[in-house]
Amino acid sequence: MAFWLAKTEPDECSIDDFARAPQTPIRWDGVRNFQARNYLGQMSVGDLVFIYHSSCREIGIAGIARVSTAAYPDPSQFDPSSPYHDPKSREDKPRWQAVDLIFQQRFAELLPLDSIKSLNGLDGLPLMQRGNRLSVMPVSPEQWRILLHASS
DNA sequence: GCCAACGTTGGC
DNA sequence: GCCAACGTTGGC
Repeated sequence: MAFWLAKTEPDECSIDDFARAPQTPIRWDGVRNFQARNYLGQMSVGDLVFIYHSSCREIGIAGIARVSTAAYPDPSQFDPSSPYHDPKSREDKPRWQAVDLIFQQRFAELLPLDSIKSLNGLDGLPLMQRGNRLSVMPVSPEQWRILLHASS
C-alpha cells in the first residue's frame, strides 16, 4: 500500500464533503499537470491519501481518504462545457486521468502548514518547497507516520 | 530547441 | 489582492 497527498481548494471539495457522505466515492478529477497525473496513475485501490486544503483560510492537512477506484480517463476532459475540457484529448487517446476517493478519516483538528513546516524528517516532500505547485504527490511511509503522529 | 510572454498556483 | 514561482505556449 502506498501513501499520497492531494491538494484541493475546500470551496471546491473539502474533507467535509467526504465526511458528509462517507460511503460515497468522490471523483478526483481536473488534474491538469503531467507530473501530478502520472502520480494519479500510480495509485492503487486501498492507498491512503492526505486531503490538503489549499488557497483558503486554514491551510493544511484536513484528513484522509482512500483510493476506491484506480485511475481511469477523466471524463471532464471530453466535456466542452467543463472548465477542465481539453480540446487536445480524444476518446481513443485521453490525456488526463481521474481516480475515485472515499472517506477514511477527518482530523479532529486540521494540521496546519505552519506545523508541517516545523516537523523534522519531511525533507524531500514537495509540499515543503516554497513555490511548489504539485497537486498530487507521493508520501513515504516514514513521512506518513510523522504527519499522522503530528495530527493527533 | 531556445526562451520570452503568458497564465495559473498558492502562500501571505 | 499581491506577487513569487513555475509550467506551458508559441514565435523564431
